[in-house]
Amino acid sequence: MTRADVARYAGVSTAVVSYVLNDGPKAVAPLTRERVLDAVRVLGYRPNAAARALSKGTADMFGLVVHDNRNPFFAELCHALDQATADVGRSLLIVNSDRSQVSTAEQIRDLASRQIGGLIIADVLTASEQSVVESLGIPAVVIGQFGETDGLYSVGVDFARGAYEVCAHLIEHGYRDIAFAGSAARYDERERGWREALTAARLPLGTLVHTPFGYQGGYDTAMKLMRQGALPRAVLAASDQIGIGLLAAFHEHRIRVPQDVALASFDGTMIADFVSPRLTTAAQPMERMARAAVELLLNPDTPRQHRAYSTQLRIRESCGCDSEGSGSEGSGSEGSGSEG
Amino acid sequence: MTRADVARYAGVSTAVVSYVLNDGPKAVAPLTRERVLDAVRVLGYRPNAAARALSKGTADMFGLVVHDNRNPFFAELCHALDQATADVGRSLLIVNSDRSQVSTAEQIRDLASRQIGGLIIADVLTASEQSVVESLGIPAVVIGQFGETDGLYSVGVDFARGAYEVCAHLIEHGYRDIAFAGSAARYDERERGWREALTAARLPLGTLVHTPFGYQGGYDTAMKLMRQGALPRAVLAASDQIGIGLLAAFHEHRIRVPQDVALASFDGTMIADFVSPRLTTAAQPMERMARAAVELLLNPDTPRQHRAYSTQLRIRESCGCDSEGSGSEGSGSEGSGSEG
DNA sequence: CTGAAAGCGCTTACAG
DNA sequence: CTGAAAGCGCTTACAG
Repeated sequence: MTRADVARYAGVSTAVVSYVLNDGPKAVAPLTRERVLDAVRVLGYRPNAAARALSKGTADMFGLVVHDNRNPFFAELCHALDQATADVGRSLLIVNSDRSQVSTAEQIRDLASRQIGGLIIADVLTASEQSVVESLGIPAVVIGQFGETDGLYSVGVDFARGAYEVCAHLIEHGYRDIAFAGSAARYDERERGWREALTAARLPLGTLVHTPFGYQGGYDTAMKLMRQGALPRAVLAASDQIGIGLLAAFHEHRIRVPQDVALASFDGTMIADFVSPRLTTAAQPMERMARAAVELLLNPDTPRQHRAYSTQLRIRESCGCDSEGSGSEGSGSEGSGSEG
Repeated sequence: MTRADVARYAGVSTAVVSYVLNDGPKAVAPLTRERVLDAVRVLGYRPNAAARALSKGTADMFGLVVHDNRNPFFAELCHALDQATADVGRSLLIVNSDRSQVSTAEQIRDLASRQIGGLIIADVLTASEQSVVESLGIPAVVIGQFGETDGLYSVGVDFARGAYEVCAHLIEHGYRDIAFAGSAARYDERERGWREALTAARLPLGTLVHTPFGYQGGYDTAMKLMRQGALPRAVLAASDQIGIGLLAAFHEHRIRVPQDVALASFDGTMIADFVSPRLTTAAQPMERMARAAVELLLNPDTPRQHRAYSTQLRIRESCGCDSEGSGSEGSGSEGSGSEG
């Protein structure tokens, strides 16, 4: 039941039980160690995590704040984070911040009161929320968001470069009128990538639509584009979800993709490969990002830094490439992550 | 910092601080109470959850075991559970069980050692895993799975009836050759619903394909059906994901849905409304299920029971109904949950 | 209505 | 290499 039972069974003090279970801080004689391990096994003993957390001042848990875990990108990111944290013996306390009842700052304070040893934020923080995080004295990392976040660790991808690459691919198809559908919240680096790719190719800027992420945002964007009269020849969506929403609206109005309008998106979620046509997309390396985030939390003495990985261009059908064509998967650039 | 600071500031004992913070077990004079509350506010005090958990023997957390949170159905269920638990002041400790490294039993024991006050299982358990759960002495509820689970609470939908209803709808379209694509794991009640609907309509049983849930399972099923020669006139998929996989494969092979093959599925996830054609599906009331699960955990003295809610038929395009037709949403049966 | 004190199950200096 | 003991920050009988 408790470490006292184990100690009694093994004929040692409770301190010794701790020493062997934690591999320290004191050494234990091999034979004693075996006796303890045996007792643990026989008794089926499991340390009480709450007692441990109280004693150590920190629990073996990480907190994860995600805006909405239903979004496939974040769902996959959560999954990767679950694996990565489990791999280092931690658990994940997850909260969705898309809740009206409670403020995100409150949710973060609540996590802190649970003695989490690190905080992972898959969401964009307001300045005041960020200062709350900083005041906590808990290592924190922002994951999957735009650019660096001042005082905190952050890991993400090079959005501008990723968008540049997908856009360049659309340009290679000969499309000259390429629209962009992306976020208005903060400055979205993907928008810059789109801009730069068009500029580099001496093409005029296409239509720019700001829309919420998610299927509906994409759907609404398509409706807007259609109402405008002339459709763009191609559109770059800032997320797979937006891309899928576009697809739904276009299909509904008998607009063929890619024949009438070509499409490419961002994220590389699983569903992007199971819509018709399959979406060409810039994939984010979520497992690597998750592992990087966990690693940073585990080494809180590491200087503050932003880790940006490269996206991987997955060329499929929505851009106009032959569905049976060569290199339908991952033939794109696959640069190494520019870390540091 | 700690309740001692609050007590000092308010000029009371630490016990009194507890009394007001917990609304008991003793009454506190209104004025004293105000002084304490003030101190809490001024000092920005938050109780240490680990200490509380140690003292009470249970933490304000629920554990959630989900097979794979990336599956849209489970992603949405997790989201609903997050809301429902937050609404009662609890946090969710989530673990995915699709991990090769660690056994699910081990994951469950780990959750228990963290003093969770309840366990939610969105997964099918082996007999031995179930006995582990029972041995924990923690209220546990299985959610979203087939039928009842012996010793534990369970909440789900009436799979058979839901499948029956969707299948009946396909039959109303005049389709006579209706296949089923669903799980082989355990006896899937949806399969029974399909069987019964066909039988009731005096139709022969269509092709039965057992496949893993998920997009790929649906994709593979479609390939199998196509290889078999004559395609069924319609197929009932046991999940939206299977349905979407079917759709992808059919589209790839220029088979029109619903003209050549009609489709209907199960779950009612958001993505089902954003594929082309939009999927007709039997929607599970996830928010209600989540709230029911949480309520059961909160009242562990409630006798063991299975709560089955009705699905809601969402008629859209994949079944062959006109996309612009009347009642394109939720015109189906909407029975009240048969609880008890 | 309020308080002093024991106890929850760990960890970890401190002695030996 | 091992153990007795204090302490982590709460809760809650038990007295008053």
